[in-house]
Amino acid sequence: MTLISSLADHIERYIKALLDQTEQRSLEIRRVELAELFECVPSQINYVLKTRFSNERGYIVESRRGGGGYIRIIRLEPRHRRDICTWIYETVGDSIEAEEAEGLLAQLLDHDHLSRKDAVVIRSLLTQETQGLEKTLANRARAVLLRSMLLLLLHGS
Amino acid sequence: MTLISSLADHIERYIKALLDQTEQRSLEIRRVELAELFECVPSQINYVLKTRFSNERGYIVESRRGGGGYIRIIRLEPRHRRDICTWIYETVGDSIEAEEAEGLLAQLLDHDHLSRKDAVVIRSLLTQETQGLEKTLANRARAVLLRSMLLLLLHGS
DNA sequence: ATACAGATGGTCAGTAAAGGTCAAACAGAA
DNA sequence: TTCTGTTTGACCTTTACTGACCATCTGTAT
Repeated sequence: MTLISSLADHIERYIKALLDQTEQRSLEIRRVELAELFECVPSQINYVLKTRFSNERGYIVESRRGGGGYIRIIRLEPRHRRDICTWIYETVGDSIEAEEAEGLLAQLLDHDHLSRKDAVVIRSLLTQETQGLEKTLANRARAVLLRSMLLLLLHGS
Repeated sequence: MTLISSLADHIERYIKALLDQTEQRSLEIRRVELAELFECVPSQINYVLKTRFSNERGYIVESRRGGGGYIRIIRLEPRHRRDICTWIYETVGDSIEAEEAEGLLAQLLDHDHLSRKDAVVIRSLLTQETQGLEKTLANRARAVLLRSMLLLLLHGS
């Protein structure tokens, strides 16, 4: 992973480690406590949740305010191997934004359906082949490419 | 080419030395730091990356802006594999006919750079994604797809 | 019930900290 | 000269982080 890390990266890793460690599907935290642990303002936690634990990336975040408030982070269940192709077709569709594509890759990575190396190559090729294209066109090209590359890899093993 | 090595050459050698030295296949740098080290403007680093660490040469460069930003340089494959990648870039080009593509696949199969199964999937995807397109367009789409899929397989584990 | 207080978390806009782009100037070789 | 590759700097985009202010929940006193 990254050697150079921002605070947000550290918090992200910490939360993911907790999720892995507890073998639970979900995890509850108190915003202030996490903020104190990392010596930052509480809103930093929201930033991390928003950017790293989005729905796109396969997480659901629930929370409650007031006394006894909490933030619950839920990692969505990985798809079964068999269903993944269908899911990819649905998610990618005819057109996909760069951010959505990244979310999809992140999710596949999270659940070990994709190697880090393959993800890196896919990202690079997507960027390379869509740069300079007009947005609508880029989104279509990205969809075709992403779909093909993922299906190719999944059919392989 | 200048007799005396240009600054860009020095930076290139420095980065390659770091890659060799660390035995890693990737390396992270901070653009400003490298620029300070070589006493040049930061954009000089971009120039070096663009001209010396391109995809065609077997490297992938990822980066992130903002606080805690970085540039990651990944060396994908040893020399001979990189040569194959270069050859693929040249052979496929911007546009490729179906028969040419088939010839390329056959050659890669012959030399065991491609499994039979992968070839089957690639053929299927190429057909599926280009059918119905006007010929010129189909040839372009085929080129982009073929290139991406082959490079992905060759770079992957 | 109502009202208030304390305890949480949420939002948003502003600032800072990276890296990216592009075109013009420059330098060497043919 | 002319062509190609190098170097620079002004300006742009993205990401991270903070803090002031807002919304919501619980509990308790009236």
